[in-house]
Amino acid sequence: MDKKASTSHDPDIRKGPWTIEEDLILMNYITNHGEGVWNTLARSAGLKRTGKSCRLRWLNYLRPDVRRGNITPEEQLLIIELHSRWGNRWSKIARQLPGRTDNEIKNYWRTRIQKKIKDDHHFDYQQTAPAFEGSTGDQVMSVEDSGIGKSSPVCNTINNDLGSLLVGTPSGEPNDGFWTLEDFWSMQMFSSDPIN
DNA sequence: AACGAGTCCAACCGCAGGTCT
DNA sequence: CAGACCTGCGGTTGGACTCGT
Repeated sequence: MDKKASTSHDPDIRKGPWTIEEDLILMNYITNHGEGVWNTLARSAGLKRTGKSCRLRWLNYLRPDVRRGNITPEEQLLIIELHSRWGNRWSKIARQLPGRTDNEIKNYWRTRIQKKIKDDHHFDYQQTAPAFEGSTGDQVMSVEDSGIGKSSPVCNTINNDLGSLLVGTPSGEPNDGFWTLEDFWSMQMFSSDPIN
């Protein structure tokens, strides 16, 4: 149903990583005009990007309230809990975690938690909750159905492992030496129109 | 020091559903 | 009502980075 929407083969449309210049143009445009129809916004801002790409960049990276990295133990538990309840409804889960994006949670789940579960699977998982692996297949299982999130062996395993998962990822760690979006947004505080 | 394997994340793609004309 | 267009979602992937040998 994208029909001919934003997925264009137009050679004028840029793809791939965003440059700082593009980020600044997009941020500045939205700061001054607000969000709107993304395709129009992309054109009006003079960006050679699809509206879709602009939206994604804004929501996942540029938005001032977006929090990046350092998933806290509380957030981690919440993700596990909500995933056990809702399955791969990443955007729904993300809404329960202020400042987190669905993309970040999805990545986090796939790279950390899912791997951890898989590892555990080799030992005691199979006997305790064989159905849990269906989570990747959108098998939405309620907490009550699965027993996860209360005192199930699976949840205990996960909870016990949280300590080891979290070792080396202390929360609240500063972004050492990197230019961050907070810097940009604090700059915006002092200058209402830094570009134009 | 070099290189291959593994990990992580930003960004893309295709699809579904909603809204507008 | 039908078709065009837009947004949002979930899955996937390319490539940068890290780590082990």
